[in-house]
Amino acid sequence: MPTDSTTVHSRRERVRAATVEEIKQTALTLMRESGTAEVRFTDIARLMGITAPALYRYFADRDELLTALVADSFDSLAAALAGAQESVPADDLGGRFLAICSAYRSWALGDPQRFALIFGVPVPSYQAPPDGPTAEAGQRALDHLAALVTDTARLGRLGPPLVAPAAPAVPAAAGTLAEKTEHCADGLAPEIYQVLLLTWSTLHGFVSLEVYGHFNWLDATTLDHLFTTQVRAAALVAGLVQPA
Amino acid sequence: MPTDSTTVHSRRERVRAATVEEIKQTALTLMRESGTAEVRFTDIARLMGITAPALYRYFADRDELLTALVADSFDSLAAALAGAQESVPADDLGGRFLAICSAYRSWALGDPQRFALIFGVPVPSYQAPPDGPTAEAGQRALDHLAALVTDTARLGRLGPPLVAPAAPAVPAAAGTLAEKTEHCADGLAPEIYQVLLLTWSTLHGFVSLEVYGHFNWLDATTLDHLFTTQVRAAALVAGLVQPA
DNA sequence: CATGGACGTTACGAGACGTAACACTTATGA
DNA sequence: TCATAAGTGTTACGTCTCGTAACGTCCATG
Repeated sequence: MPTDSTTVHSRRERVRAATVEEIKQTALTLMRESGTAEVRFTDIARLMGITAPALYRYFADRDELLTALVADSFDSLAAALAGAQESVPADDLGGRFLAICSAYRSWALGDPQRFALIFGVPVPSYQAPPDGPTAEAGQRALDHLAALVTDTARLGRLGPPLVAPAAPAVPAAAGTLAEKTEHCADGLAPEIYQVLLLTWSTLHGFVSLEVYGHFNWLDATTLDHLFTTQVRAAALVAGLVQPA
Repeated sequence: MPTDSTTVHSRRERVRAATVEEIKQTALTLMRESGTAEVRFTDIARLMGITAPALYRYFADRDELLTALVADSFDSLAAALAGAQESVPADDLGGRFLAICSAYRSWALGDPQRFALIFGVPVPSYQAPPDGPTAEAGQRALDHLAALVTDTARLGRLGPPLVAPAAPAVPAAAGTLAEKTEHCADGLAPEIYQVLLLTWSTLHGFVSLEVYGHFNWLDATTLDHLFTTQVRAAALVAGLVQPA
């Protein structure tokens, strides 16, 4: 007999949650095997040993399931980035940066379909809810990088970016960045936020091309070195590390 | 009465080519309206005033149509990059670089669905032919950037990259790059080819995130400035321009 | 004018989504 | 203890799309 309805779940709720989890895991399995589009209710049900209409007791339609998968993927990415940082001393900023970038890459390469689910074109006729959990979860994944940049600035080790900040003569732009800043944990300065974005896009560019196979003609060793170079370049441009 | 079967096409062939073109254009229209996945033979046929099975006289199946669209998109991107360069003096290397990058971005923003078609996860259950025209067309689009880097090196204006080339101690990696080099027009040195790839991925990262809406919370002016900054940073890192 | 090929049509089967109606299980409460 | 209600799963069904098959129709060629 459950006593607390908020923290303790009834048996029914636990079973239901387990079923939801099984559905999502089965969908992920199918996605990894056959691509993002091959998430068929029919197949999920068959793998689970039930019939397709039963799934509609848990997800209103295909979009709702995909939305859940996207949200979970953001969580997974955020967890991967967080875990990578924990294995590096907090004051080793260069190491933390490399760890974050490597974790981003490893996560993407280890689960390309989920990467595509998050950062690619959504999926056949799937439109992500504009203000749903998706957008917020994306911010969360990015916040790890933001935290690193903030720490670097706090420790006084953030050098001037090699390229002058954009839009110095246009206060409106800075204002816009400042708005976003408030949403961020500790009120990053616009310049720092810009550094963060450019770093992210540099990192993302390499990983994205690699994941989608546009570097397939290079061998793994070469790719590793190229990635390291790209990360070092990004850190240098951002002022996260000092030129040698 | 057609005389030359290689250059002159019969009336039938011309009509057929026009129909093929109309099918592709209609598919693109649908794709731009409703997303990459909404390319239904039924809808294409309805818009064209014919019935769906008629389309199978021109494309064996959905994949074949999509492959054609991908190939055309690469052509379009390559043409956009080529056109951008023509409007800039050949010896204005910085200008050419900015022009290429801007064209890349403009092309992507002007037709996000085609960008996704090329660089995203292919499409519902669509697997690009491994050695089909797709891969080669991708190289062609990239060759414009390669030509620029080559020209810069020829004119002796390619400074040393700000970040040491990757894998200096691993000849195998350089060998791999050298292999690819032979495929390229003029035998780029491995270092130069690396610069090209890193530049491309930096450019692609920003554009990709922007196209897929991950920068939606920034206004257009801010984005323009950020893009310029990103491009300048890439050029600097690559050694395409000298530090001030 | 007869023939063959290209083009388009209707008819059809397979498969996936999503709904409706029904049956079984489980928790709750008089 | 037993009746009721909610939750879960099933079968049956309608709709849509893909892709094939079989059948006309038009036009170019001899």
